Amino acid sequence: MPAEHACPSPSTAPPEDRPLSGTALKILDASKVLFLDHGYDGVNLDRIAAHAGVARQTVYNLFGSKEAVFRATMRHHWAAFELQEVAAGLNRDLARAEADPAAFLRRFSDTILTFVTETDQIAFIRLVVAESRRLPWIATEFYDLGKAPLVETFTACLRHMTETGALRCPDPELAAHQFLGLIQEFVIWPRVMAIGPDAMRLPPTGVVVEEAVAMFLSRYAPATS
Amino acid sequence: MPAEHACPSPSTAPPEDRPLSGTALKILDASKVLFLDHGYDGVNLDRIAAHAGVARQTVYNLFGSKEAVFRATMRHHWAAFELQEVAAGLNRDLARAEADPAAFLRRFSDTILTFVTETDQIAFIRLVVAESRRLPWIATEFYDLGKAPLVETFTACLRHMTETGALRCPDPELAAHQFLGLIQEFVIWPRVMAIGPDAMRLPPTGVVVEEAVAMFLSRYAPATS
DNA sequence: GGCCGACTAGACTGGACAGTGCAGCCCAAA
DNA sequence: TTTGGGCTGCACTGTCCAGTCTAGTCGGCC
Repeated sequence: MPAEHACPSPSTAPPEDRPLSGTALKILDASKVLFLDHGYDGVNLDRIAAHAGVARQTVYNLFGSKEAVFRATMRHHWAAFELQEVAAGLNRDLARAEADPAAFLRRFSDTILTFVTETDQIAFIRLVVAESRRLPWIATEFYDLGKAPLVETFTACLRHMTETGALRCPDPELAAHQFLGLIQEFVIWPRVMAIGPDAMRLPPTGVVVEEAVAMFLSRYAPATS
Repeated sequence: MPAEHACPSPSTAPPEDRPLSGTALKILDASKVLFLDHGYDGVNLDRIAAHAGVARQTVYNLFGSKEAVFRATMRHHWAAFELQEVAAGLNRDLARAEADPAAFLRRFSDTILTFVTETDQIAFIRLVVAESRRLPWIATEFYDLGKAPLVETFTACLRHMTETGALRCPDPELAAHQFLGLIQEFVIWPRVMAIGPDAMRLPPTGVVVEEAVAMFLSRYAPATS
């Protein structure tokens, strides 16, 4: 780490947004797999280069340092999120949601559940937790690019449903986090902690979602029902 | 790691349960602080020895390897939990709880909240997440010695309150996890992820607990109230 | 005094790994 | 055909660190 304290690094600045050559993409794909599987310290640039089918020197030519590769890998991953699409999907559901909040909550659960599994979120969360002390920007970016938009969209939906009378949430943001907590306690954190589902016999996901919806609505469904 | 695959290491076996000399305790205290602050890879035995005011060779004499020091540190930490005391406290509350489930839930929340802050659980969870891939025993032990007893005691309380009619939980274990999820989403995970409370403006803990209690009871309070 | 066990101090080995330098190769464009 | 850029392969440096070895100190105990 030559320039550790040389550059202030504004923590959210996008210093490198070149188009990314094909070779660079090969490297990022390889490093994503390896970093997710083994963590930052568990991977060296020899392995990344070999896995990408590229000379190690090329990695240095394109990225300059191991940390830069790691950073680029994270950005590249997050850039592929297409959270707008998720948000659009949620908003599209909103019309029907006013008639049936339970169905909306179920659909939202499905959305985040597939998002989590399809984008390796478990491994990414593990990486964020493991490296956030050394590389503080990683936690900030993860939150800003990953979780915050999801929570905000969901909050907006809850607020809208409250305004139309389908729900009664005095504090939609708190309610959003509560609902997420009801799901994640069963689905995310045991996996992040690598506690086998065998150790803590968990109910199937369908039950978790149904129970979360039931609890949420028993608190926030409008009184007149 | 000389004997990596030599010994099957039954993953929960307690290989070393000597009384622990004063020097060993000094080393464990030092290594606990350092491992919590910097992670496994972020600490070398020179630092541990220096911090303990002891020669590096002494560390090897007493523990044999870095991983053994780490393991002993974890065990020593977990052995100090005195979870029985917590459980006893909960059970003592149970008599009053039948009259006032809300008060019981508040007291339970306080218990786990002080437990979490007083025993550095945040840093420990981070360590577990970071190292659980390399050292799988760490997750198992953390769960068996830390979380499982708490969940079981809480579950037993909920079941008992259901039997006496103070509550109506068809599945007390699921309900216990739900309540924990409602609290931890706000109090534990943001800190584990090192997302500053500034980034995701969180409600104060008191509000979190009150809202969790309210939601829990609106779902599980007996119908006749 | 002599023995012993706990601890110390420091040198040393061996391996892993980030990062650099450089000569050369391939290929496309001029 | 020449030139230049992207890539390769390899050798090399410097550093960090786990783990070992050894000679020596200190205090208690017989």
